[in-house]
Amino acid sequence: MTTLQPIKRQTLTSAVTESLRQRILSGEFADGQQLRQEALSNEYGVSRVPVREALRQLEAEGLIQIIDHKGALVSKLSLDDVLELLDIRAMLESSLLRAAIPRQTKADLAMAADTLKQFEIALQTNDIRHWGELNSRFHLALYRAAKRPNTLALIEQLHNKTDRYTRMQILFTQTMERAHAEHTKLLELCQQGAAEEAAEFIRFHILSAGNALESYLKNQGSPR
Amino acid sequence: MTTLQPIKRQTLTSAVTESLRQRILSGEFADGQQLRQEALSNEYGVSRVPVREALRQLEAEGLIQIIDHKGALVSKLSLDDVLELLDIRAMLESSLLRAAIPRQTKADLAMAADTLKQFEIALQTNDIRHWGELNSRFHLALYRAAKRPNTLALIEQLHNKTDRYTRMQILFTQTMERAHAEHTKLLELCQQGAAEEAAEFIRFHILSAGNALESYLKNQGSPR
DNA sequence: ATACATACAAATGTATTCAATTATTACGGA
DNA sequence: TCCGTAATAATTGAATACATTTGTATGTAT
Repeated sequence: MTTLQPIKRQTLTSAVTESLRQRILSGEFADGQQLRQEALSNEYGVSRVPVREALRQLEAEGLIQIIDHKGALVSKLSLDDVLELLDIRAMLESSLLRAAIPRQTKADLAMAADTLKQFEIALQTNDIRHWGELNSRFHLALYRAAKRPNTLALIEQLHNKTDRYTRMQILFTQTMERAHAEHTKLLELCQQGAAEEAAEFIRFHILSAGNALESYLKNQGSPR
Repeated sequence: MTTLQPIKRQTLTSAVTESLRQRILSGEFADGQQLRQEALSNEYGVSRVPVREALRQLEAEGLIQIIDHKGALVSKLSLDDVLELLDIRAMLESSLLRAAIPRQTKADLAMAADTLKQFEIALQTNDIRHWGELNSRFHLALYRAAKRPNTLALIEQLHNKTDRYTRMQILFTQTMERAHAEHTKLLELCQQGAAEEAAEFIRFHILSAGNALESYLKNQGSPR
């Protein structure tokens, strides 16, 4: 007998919420793009009701902005916004990793190592599509042992808001190799149980993404 | 001519959202209490649609939990949850205050001082009702100068999730005077421009609330 | 030609109605 | 009495219908 997966009897609202969240994160919907309720409901073959409820939830998550009687716009973050959010992430993730390392099991580390391998495959085929998801998986694997579900949820929320922009930076500046090297170093520090060094390094890792994004935008002259 | 207030043409959804949020924060709805859609819609004299949308939003804010086909429950946090959230707050608020102090204007400090006065009035009349709101106002006045809207919003969200519990601690342990004394000290440090001391002190201020709550619950024997 | 007002179209907001799921009660058998 | 089961009620989920608001186009006056 196979491990009886719990049948996921999703409601339409949650299904639509997840789908829209993914599509926003993937960049399918651009910054500032308007999401029309009827278009979405037609596309999904549902009424506008679950679509509206999904939009409400995504708004509270900060992924879109709803203006009364006008509609929902995909959130457009300024450079300052992104830098500020990365600052928060640096603080939270550094603290979380420091707490996690003494408690990481071999399984945790194996999980992270496995994700790193998938990274390499994606890197060789230049497959940027799953980069964001893999990135989340890697970091979450390292953090899980800290047993701080609320912090983890908060970090995931922040990830969701910043991923599009950091991915843009990675894509345009072709620094996937560097990011990968940093991930490898990070995993090594975890394996050595070097909590303090790892905490400091991940802080650097996150903030340097912000710096790279900043200098890229400054040079391109298309900052908002 | 009076300062033409923007006419607030609220939608029912946002009106209901705000009202429900307030009622949850005030403790009118207890931990784990179920919120029935029809009861609420009758009470407000609206249909269930705006109520449902409001609930979705509050769920994303973490104030309630929606279980498919079962309904919405007011979030019930364990002691560990509260301590974890206070930990995050300590980190964020300490960092934010450190950034704010060098930029605080006289107006900012006057605003904070004014809120402190209202605290004293509430303290003398033992009026605990507005404690949470005043507390938020005081802290936000101190933080505003940092010009970090995203951090501020995040902190407010965390406040919303923890306020009921810290207020319970204040109420039961009769430590309003102590909290007030700490606030006074905090304002003094800001007025002196002592960023580092203030940052460290607010960290202590927040974490000590957690400690007090913990020892209270441990002694009462009613921790969850 | 421009500015303004009006009429129409499109999108969102809300109420009502119907469908699916869950909780409760009543009943029957061991 | 206890347990399981069928029937029923209560509640939530979703679709449809209607109301309100906003955007656009047309027309008229200056």
